[in-house]
Amino acid sequence: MNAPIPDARPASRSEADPHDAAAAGRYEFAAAEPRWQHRWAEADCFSVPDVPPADRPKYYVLEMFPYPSGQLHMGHVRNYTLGDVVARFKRARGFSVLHPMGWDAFGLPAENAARERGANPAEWTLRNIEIMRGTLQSLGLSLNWDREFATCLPDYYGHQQKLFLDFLRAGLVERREAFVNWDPVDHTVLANEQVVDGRGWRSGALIEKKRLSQWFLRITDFAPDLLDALDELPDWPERVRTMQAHWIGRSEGARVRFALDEPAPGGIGEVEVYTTRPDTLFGMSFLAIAPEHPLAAQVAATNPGAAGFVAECRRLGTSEATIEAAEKRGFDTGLRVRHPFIEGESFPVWIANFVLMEYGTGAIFGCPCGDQRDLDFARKYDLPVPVVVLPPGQDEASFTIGRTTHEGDGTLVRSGFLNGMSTAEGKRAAIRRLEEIGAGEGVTNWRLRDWGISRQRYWGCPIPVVHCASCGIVPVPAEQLPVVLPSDPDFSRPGNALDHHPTWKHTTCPACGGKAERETDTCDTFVDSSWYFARFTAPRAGTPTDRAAADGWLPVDQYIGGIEHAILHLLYARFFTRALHKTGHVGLSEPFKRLFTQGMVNHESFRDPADGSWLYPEEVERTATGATRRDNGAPVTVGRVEKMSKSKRNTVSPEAIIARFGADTARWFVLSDNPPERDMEWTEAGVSGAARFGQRLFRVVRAVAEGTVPAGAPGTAEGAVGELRRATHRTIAAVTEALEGFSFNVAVARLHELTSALADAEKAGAEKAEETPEWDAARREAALALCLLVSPMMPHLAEEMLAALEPDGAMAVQRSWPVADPALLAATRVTIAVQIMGKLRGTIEAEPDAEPAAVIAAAENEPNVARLLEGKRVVKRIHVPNRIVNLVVAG
RNA sequence: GCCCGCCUGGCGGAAUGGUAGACGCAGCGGACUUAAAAUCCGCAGCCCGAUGGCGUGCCGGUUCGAGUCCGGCGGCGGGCACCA
Repeated sequence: MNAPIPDARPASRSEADPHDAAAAGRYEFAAAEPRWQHRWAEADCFSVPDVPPADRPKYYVLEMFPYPSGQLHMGHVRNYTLGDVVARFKRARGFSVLHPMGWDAFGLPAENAARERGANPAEWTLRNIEIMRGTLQSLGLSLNWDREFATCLPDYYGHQQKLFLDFLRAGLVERREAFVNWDPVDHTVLANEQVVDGRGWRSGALIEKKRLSQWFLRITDFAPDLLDALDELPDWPERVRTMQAHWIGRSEGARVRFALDEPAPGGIGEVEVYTTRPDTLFGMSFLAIAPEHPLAAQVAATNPGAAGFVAECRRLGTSEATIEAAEKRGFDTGLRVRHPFIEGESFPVWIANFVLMEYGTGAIFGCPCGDQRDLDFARKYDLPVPVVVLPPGQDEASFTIGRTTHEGDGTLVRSGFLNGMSTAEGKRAAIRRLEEIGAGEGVTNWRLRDWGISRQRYWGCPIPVVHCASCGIVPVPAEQLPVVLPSDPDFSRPGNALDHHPTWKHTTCPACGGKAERETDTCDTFVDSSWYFARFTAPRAGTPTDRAAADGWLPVDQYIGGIEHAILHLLYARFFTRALHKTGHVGLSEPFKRLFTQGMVNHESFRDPADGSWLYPEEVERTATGATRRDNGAPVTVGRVEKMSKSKRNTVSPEAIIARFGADTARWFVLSDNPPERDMEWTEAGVSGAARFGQRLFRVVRAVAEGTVPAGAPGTAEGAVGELRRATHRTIAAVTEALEGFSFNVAVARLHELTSALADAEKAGAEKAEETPEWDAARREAALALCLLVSPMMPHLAEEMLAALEPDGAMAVQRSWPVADPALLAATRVTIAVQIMGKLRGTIEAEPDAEPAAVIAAAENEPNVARLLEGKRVVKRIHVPNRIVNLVVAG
């Protein structure tokens, strides 16, 4: 989940604004924010029952729960503010809103802290949770805190073990071998991020791929459904659905068997490849197998050169990015295969580092004409490059291939019985022939692989099985759950602390009662986050889910989190929900109805040019031309704006910002800066601007509150009163629309406008002494609308203003969202742009929806337009009502 | 390497294919103040003498009209299965 920014820098001391005390009549956030948080808690405003009430529609808002790194960062502030605006908005719109919070509490950082500082992972994690809960609460989030849980406690992971057993029984779990990154010095399995330039991050040893028996969840069983159901998620970002579709990667192709000229050592007689381009079989140049392919192992057993190459490939580790970015290299095994279509010809068998064992059959036929990677490989090793696909418009006699190939469709040439066919025809014909001669068949292939969940680590959910010498693998009976982690792990030596524990793994076999050992692998933490949204609906239930609660609240109506989770977490959660459905734990398959992915929070970075060290923002003074060090005035290099991180020292602590400016200011700034799906830049100026607006809004509303009490409801729509009222109602409509559409920055802009309009009205009223009841009522209407419209974004300030405006009224959190009066939304005049040949030449004023003929006539009579039309003939008149007239002229 | 995005004034950004730059930040000018802070008012894309020209990363296309749609290129970012 939300990745920690592992920054241990202490929050800078709270800096109270020195002007606060001096200037009377300012909004005092430091007193107001805790007061309102207390009032909300007292009134229990954010609790909902496990089964949603029938009297109103339900709405489940969820933000991706945080990893408790110990410090909240600005990315969290942004994420949880976005969710809180939605939660408060929907509540005001009459929904029963479930908005829970918890902790994604298992993971590597706790083990790292244990190794580096001798911390106990559980104690370290629970302490971090205490700290982060406090910061979250100071943000004034409308969370149902009664539902809080941490995945690292048996209350949660015990139920997860039950799910594992149910999945096992349902055939959704299996055990098989897979590769891990192995540190041969520390004797430890490493995560990809712990492998730096092919070496273990602690030992510095060259890592190797190592084969281990591991647990897998059969996500591939659901591949077709996971792909097809993407079409039923219209409220997910298009790009996330596209990324998932590519990840699942359905492809139509063929399996082709190539017989070896003479049997290889070990008796292997043929190699099976998968290809999506059977049409290009006549363009074959070589056959390539993955370094982990069984045939490669056989060759390596007798061929030292092959063994060396395979060993080298092992050092690339398991990361696909590393493997694919590496220079393409190969080793010629000396073996040759016969071609199913070409009598008497044979092709060399290479071991190649870019062939992935996990995809297809772990072997390919190399066709440089149809695949750029194959071409690169052929050029490097001087292998033939037969041309068999002629791109459209090319001539067979003259067409040649240089450094880049045409991977698209074309006409097949030099391809025997496929000659003259299109790519699509050729694929069908080639597959038909392969099937006739028994050399292969058409197949559907998936890129998606089963989900390996085994982790050789202590700090995770224990996998509830026992290994018995006589009975084999035996599931722990449900009544013996939870299998609880020992509280006293020893991290003084590398490796899996759970496996090293002196007593924990020794147990008796549930089947035969003999001596047995517990499984010491724990679950991938993605498992924990794959069903937490369901657990939130009934967090204290004695079973993993409570069907009435889960079926009542799910799906999550709005899920919000970082784009970095677009594939893995979201796909695993979709799969897990299907598995929960199959095992009867929930009644649906798609967990998240609507998804929003937010951008990152960035900040400028500073370095000292003297020694290149990074500097914290507090150490730097901005000047007109650049920046200097606060302590000695030396110049500072202003670096790029980039993702906040400990190493760049460009983090900003939410605690410090909240202490200095208040939660509402922090919230307002992260909402107002830019559209939430984009990366934002945290700036001091932006924060102080947000703080200034809060004070201005408070002044403007308080001025209304201190005015005379209105005699009645605002009835007029005339004159200045009408203008203000139209501004109010247009703002209500615009802000409502903006919040529905996640355009929070636009909502902010509209609220700035209404605030200015009300401030102007105040001044105008004062100057003209226009204290009529209608005028006063219109101002109150605007002020009330401002209170309610800002309340999802600056909830504390909204309460404070509303209490001033209506001392005996209900709290903002208890009120309904304002509704715009349609009669006050219509414009009284419209400005219509007049273009000639698409270029703006003037504007005219008109009644809304005026007669087209009259509008066009007025447009042609506009002085500048008329001048430019002189001597020209208007041949076409385009009129877009209330917007534009475009005149097309001839001559 | 592969997949997916993003690119608009000094800056963040706004804009159902219909007046590009709303709103804010920074800036400049003014008011208030002994002064400062705070606050309030005003100016402001670029070029130009102009009622003109140019302008939404770059090149091309579709359209009466393109920031918006299509094709190509460049730069930046996310993901790549054991970071979360």
